[in-house]
Amino acid sequence: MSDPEQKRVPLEDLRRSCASCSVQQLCLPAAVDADDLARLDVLVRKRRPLQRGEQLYRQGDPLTALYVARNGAFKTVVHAPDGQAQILGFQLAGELFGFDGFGTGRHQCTAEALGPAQVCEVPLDKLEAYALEVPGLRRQLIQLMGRRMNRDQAHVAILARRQAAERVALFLHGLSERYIALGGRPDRVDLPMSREDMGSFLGLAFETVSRALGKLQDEGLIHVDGRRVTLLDAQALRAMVHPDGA
Amino acid sequence: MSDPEQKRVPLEDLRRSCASCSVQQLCLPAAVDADDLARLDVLVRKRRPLQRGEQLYRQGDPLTALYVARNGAFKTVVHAPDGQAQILGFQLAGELFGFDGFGTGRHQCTAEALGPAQVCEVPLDKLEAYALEVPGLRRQLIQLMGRRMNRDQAHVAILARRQAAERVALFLHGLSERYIALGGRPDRVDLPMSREDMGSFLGLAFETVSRALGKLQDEGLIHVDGRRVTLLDAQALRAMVHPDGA
DNA sequence: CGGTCAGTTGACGGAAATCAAAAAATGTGG
DNA sequence: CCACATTTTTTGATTTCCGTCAACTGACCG
Repeated sequence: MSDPEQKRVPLEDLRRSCASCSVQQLCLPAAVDADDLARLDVLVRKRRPLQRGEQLYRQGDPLTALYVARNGAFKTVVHAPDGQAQILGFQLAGELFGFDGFGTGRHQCTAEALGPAQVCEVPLDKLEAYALEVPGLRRQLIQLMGRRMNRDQAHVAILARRQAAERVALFLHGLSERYIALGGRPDRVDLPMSREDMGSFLGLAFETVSRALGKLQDEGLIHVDGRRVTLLDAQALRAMVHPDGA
Repeated sequence: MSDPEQKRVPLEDLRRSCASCSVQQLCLPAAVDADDLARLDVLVRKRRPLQRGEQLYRQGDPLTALYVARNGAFKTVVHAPDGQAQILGFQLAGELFGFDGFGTGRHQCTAEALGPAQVCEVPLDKLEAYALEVPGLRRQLIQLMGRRMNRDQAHVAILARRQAAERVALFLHGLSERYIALGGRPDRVDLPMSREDMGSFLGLAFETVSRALGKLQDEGLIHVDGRRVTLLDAQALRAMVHPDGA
């Protein structure tokens, strides 16, 4: 896992880590040719590891970079003035995030590590400079934001459901698809967040989340073992998500 | 700013209409200097009027343009395979929309006129060509998408509320702010959509929307007259939205 | 071995969905 | 302009589901 001969040249490490990063196709260089890709590493800065509960950026912070979850997962939270928090999203290992704040220049939410984590950081000023050389980069950024918007829309579609079990099923289904896209097993969903976090995301009390998971298990759709969920009947789960079978 | 000698060149009409369009600051040219602004009109194409219920684009259609509601309002809807529809947003007169579909190249939802309406259309291919001349345009587009994402996040924050009256209050508050931004009266909120549409957007049964409006009226916060709502106590409404008074 | 935290399960009350019907608004054709 | 049909909105009665309160279990950690 290391280049023993190199005398601690950070650039080398970065390049290697970026090449092995599962995000590479999701990440910026998707529309950039291989030659450009080779130069992209210089943009990325490895960041110190984060502990569970540590915040990567806070609501109100100026937007200075985008982030890729390298290991571990994150949640993005909006804190209302009265102290109550609303979770807007979860970022899995391999996903790019930090787009909130492009509207105002300041982050609209706080990003917090759900467990031990590492992030790669893409400073925006370097990205900006790089965009002058690589015309396709901004277009690629727009596409990535478009995907992120679609995910937010899916979140809305979940929250508008009235049955708790439906919301949970939709949530698991969405997580499963993301894990698959990141190279995971199609039937395995590991939940990096607590029941309480799920509840906040889904607009449910955490007890209701627990009960809904139990109900889905009783129906034979999933198997629940703490934060390890197995999809037993992805077909039926999908049917629950898309009742018409499309 | 104009070429008066040109004989009925549609360009003239377009320029005039674009100059009077209330979107101009929201719209693309915000980060573009005045000189560039003058050339922007050529991008915009006036579209035929739409009738109530008529669809501007449909889920699955290739993304070919962005739109500005000129008169009237629109709703964007996701149709689930089982036929049940979820409203993702409302577009008021003067607002730019159509960003869904930047992720996949196809619209993720259907845009439908809530009443008689007119739209200006910004073809993407022209926008693309224009972006080569005006470097700031893509950045501006990113910023606009960022704002749109923030609005979606506000939608999530609404849906996560558990009291129906709170959701409705937040909805009215948000609409009011948008009307103010577009130059409307601060205390007047005209609802271009039915109770059923509101219900879909808010994740509530339409009867519940009706009752919640009645409750807010009984509490003296608003006055309801069909689709014409007057904010009687914007202070209290704001307090309901931001319980801590921030 | 206590102590905290995360998760499950049970009981209960309340808020919203649902079912139902009336009233108001809107549109249509004569 | 009116009469009629249709849609929209309101209001009422009932039921269902979820939030809340509470007790309990198990895991992790000092």
